[in-house]
Amino acid sequence: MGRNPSCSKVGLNRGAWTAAEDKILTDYIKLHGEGRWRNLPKKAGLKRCGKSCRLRWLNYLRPDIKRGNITWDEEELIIRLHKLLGNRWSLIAGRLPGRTDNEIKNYWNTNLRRKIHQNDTKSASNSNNLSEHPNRKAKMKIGIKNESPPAVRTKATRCSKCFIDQQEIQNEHNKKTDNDSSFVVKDSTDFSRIQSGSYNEFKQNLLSFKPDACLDDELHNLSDVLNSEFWGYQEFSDGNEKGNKGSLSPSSGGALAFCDKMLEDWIAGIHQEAAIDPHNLTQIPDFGGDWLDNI
DNA sequence: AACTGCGCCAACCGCGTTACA
DNA sequence: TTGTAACGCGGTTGGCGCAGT
Repeated sequence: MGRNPSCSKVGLNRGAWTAAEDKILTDYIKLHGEGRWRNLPKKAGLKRCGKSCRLRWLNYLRPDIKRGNITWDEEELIIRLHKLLGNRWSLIAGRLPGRTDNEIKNYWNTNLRRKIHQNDTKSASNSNNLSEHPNRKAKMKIGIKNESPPAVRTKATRCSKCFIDQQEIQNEHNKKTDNDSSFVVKDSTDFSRIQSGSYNEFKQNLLSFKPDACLDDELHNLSDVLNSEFWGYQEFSDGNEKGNKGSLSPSSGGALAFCDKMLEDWIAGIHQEAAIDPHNLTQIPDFGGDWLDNI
């Protein structure tokens, strides 16, 4: 199909925004709210395309934008989330209140990527390799394209196909019967397809999972698990630590925690190891107790 | 002072997804 | 079901400013 770039129309302003334009846009949005970007410029009297207005508002004018340097805590979080999510800047930004995806992307590209890269290649001796030169302009000058880190999936995909229902798992666990090792995997497009069973069955069912479809919007729910009380289930896991393989008796709550953690690790592993073969269980990462500290 | 190289970041671009007629 | 407009995302670019020579 293809479409004409919405910002290519003649007569529209391009480049840096003026204070007057900012004021017009801010006033208009305060009055009419966000959205309907396409018609906004005409209605507000701006010689900009809607796309440009949207970007200006989201990345600069929005009142809840946090200005100033990225703090150490934020930097730490960005690094961890990037390791878990890859270049999913909007998702990462969603975990950093007041920061925009553009800001985080820029910060990563200008500060963190090099820092991480240096750490990773500290021991490598070929530091003069031009293809790893961090400077974009220097590389362009000599005709080297800026390589992105190996991305598993660069385009966002909404998840509407399947998810792990934490509540169901919790409910199952709360039954605390002989069968309380049950887990539930739901396909949200077909709620009748609820599967439950033992850990081994879970493992098998995991193979039929479509990881791509389980990422994106719902992934923040998985991330939330890290901070949630769900991890408190370790107290039911025969006294073993959460995620401890030793707690995987069929009747232990530890299996429940493990199932959840396994999924986390599994998805994270897919992001990190593009070559992982989901049909080979031995390739699923090992599940250490303090796995989060190691990402 | 003039020039050059580089880092930073706002803005742009292309394309995938979603919504809707 | 199909076509299209709108939206949103990630990659890329261009310009400004600073530091070094």
